[in-house]
Amino acid sequence: MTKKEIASKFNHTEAEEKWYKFWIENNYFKSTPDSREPYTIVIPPPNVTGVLHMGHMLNNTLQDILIRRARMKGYNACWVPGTDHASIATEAKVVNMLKEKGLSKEAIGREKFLEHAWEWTEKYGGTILEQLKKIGCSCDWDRTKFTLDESMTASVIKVFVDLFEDGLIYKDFRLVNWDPKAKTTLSDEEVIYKEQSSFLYHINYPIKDSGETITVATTRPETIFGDVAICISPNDDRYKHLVGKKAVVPICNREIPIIEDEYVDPEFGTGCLKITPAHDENDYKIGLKYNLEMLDVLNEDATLNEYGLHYKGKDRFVVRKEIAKELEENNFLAKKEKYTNKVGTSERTGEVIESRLSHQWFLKMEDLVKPAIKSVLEDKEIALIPTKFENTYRHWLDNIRDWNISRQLWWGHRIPVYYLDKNKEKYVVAETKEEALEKAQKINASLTINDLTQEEDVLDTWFSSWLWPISVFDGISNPENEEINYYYPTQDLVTGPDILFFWVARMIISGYKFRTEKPFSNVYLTGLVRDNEGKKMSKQLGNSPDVLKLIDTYGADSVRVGLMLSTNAGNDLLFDESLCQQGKNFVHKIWNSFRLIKGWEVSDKNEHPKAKQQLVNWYENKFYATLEKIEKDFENYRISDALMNAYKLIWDDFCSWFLEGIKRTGEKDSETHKQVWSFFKLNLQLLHPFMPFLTEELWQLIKDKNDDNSICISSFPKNKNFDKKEVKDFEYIKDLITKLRSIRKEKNISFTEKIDIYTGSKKPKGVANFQESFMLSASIEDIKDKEEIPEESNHSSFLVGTDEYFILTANVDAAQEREKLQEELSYLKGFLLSVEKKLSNERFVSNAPEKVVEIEKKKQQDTLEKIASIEKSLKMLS
RNA sequence: GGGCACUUAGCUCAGUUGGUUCAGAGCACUUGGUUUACACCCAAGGGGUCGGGGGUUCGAAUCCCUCAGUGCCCACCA
Repeated sequence: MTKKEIASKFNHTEAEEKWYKFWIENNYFKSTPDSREPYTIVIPPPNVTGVLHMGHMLNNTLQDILIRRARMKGYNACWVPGTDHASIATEAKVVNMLKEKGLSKEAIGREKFLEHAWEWTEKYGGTILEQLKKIGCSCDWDRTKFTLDESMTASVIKVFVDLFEDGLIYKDFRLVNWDPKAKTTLSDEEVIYKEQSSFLYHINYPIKDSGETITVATTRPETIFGDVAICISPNDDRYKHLVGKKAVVPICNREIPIIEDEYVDPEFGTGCLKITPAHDENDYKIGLKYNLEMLDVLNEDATLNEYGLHYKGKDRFVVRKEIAKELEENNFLAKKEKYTNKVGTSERTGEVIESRLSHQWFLKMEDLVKPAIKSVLEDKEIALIPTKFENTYRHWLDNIRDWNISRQLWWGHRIPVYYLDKNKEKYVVAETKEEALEKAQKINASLTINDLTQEEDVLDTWFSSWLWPISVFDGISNPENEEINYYYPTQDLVTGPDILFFWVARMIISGYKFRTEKPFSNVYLTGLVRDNEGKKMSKQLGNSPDVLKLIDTYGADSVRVGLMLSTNAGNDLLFDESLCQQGKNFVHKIWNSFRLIKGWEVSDKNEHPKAKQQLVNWYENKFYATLEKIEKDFENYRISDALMNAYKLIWDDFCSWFLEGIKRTGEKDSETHKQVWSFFKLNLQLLHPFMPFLTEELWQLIKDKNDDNSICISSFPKNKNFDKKEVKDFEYIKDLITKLRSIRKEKNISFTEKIDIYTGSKKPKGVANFQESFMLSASIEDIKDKEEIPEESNHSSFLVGTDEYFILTANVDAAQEREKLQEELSYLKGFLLSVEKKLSNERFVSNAPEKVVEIEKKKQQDTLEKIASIEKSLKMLS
């Protein structure tokens, strides 16, 4: 390629399409077990109906960086993609779609409904995976899984049957969280408590055969139809005489007993609690304790049933208002006060949940949870990053309750329970209906397949995703297969802390239960993406930028860089579009550095060979020094720091110091060319995990026949010993050059005008080592002994570390110069004072470690030298 | 109500076991710059009592106490 053909700008749109296709065609992301060490990540499967948002972009970019780096480091890198059927969320969408067509799920029935759902899934299900390709994700797409796939379903069903046979799954009739909109139960984790301003209603209940009334306070007057008792505290003298009497429930005129129980707090409200066991967790417990009747007054859609009398069929919130009015009109309402309380809502539909009595399936957690606690908190087999989440993890597992795994939905894994009778009292659990029949016939030989009816409910979505790291390798149904033995346990899991319980903890539990081994070694928990005002990005708020549009505008690499620059594990990140611009600027910078080098012609002449060699030696050392830092950052999952270190290496060290330095050396021989290009390649390889498209494009432009066909399978730079002193000395040179530029600017001396500088007779080490490149970079004619400064001349001085430098200036403002020196002098004297104070403090000298005292002594020495030097200059000025 | 974090430059954040001239980075900002890599740029520069107060120590951004503010998680108070 000749100079003219190089585009002045990187065309990201073209490159992204071209190179992604190239990677796929060459199967670079494909993984099969071999003799190499595996490095495996399973994707947190996004909802099949999902579209890419900033959260996906964040955690999938992180995964891609980790997997690309591992691949380049020679691991057999395997990133398994897939999607989750998201039972309730997807079902809700399909229901809405049907509604628009004037259909309802009840009207069309289970089978037809599932047909629609599958249709929907096929139509939209691939969207999010296609979007992941746009951001560069290097997944092994041949492995794409869906939690409702046949093999995945088989795993779920087998697990259910096994757990049932272990006695860990049971059916129970109890109070559960009920979502009246989706008409299904929810697990405790799916209930989000939200603060709400409401009213506390004080309602008078007449006492039977007495003129007295007893007043209870409730936020839910519509549930009085379900009242079965009134409860007071045993220590409450106000009501003691009423215990054992009957109260009459207003409106429905039912008589209920007055009982006492420790649970009631006499301080709260009126000190009297109405007991509605079918609609409140605590009332339920009291109901069980005293064997009270459970009156369920609500339908499954939270309208009142026949117990609600004339309110029958009306919604609970409508009734709340109306009944308050009716109570008031009949003088039952003593008081209505404003009150703030927390109300449980459904995570998926947002609907206020009800506590509802129903038959559900539960998984016993008590024993299952034990290895999960031990492995993370005691044995440290699994690291949570950052570690602060260990507390949350511990708390949840310590207080875990049995997991309600059944859902009254259709979209999901249908529970493999087969009832033998109409009353659903007898049942068998089996993987297939045929097996179920065999089992059933052992109970009753006369049964036929038509007598069996399968449980209507499906399983909680998380009951399939908790198997994900195992089931994607078919490790449940086929526990000894090559894949599971090779890839499991996986290495890193990257996800948000919001699903630590839903998913991460349960995967750990299932890992030990079904594989007797952890599912992964490290869990990197990202923060939430917020906007620049600190608000959580969400569809509802409309503050989430369209990721695809961002990619279109800035390029995938730029958005990746922008996002990664501001992410540290566990902390939320405030996303601002200007970060993408920063990413784009970086892309542009790299592209242009390529254009510069490409433009250099090879020459026989070798001007300034020493300067070139110094720069080459330095950059090599600097590169490996930085690489060591970056590797450490990766070890600690400090991806943002790793990127920033690379960013500064490329922009400041490579472009501003190295290339600028080389540029000034004039003609470049072939050896220099070779070295510059080899550095450039190393830079690209270092950057590839962060910026896959740009680096591939450049790799293709510069690679030679010995290089790998794609950068993504080339080697990541390997740590190498480097000369620390060399790196440090050059930092000194940078400092010196910066100060020279500053003083030139101040004195109006052009940067290119060659000048002499004066310093001590013994040149500072840094200068000695980099003399030629320094003189070239700083436009220095000669470095002279300060004794040689002409007597009558004007000059300015400055310090680098403890070394003093002078340059001659045409017409120095002596007064100004003196003032500058004076200022510096007084600072140094003050500093000296504090150092000497320390050193004369006996307690410091005797208590502080020797090393620290030495350092102070050195400081003292250096400062004294500096002061002497400045005082001398001041004398010369006068 | 309980628990866990956090508060450092205009913004977003680093700051390892208290100790090098330790108060840092990136962005933003100010000033100057169009000699062919890049104005998506170059060069230089300004900017912070480390949330307030108290304590421990020879020495505190770092450890302890306290106050204030912010965020998250958990919890059945009608």
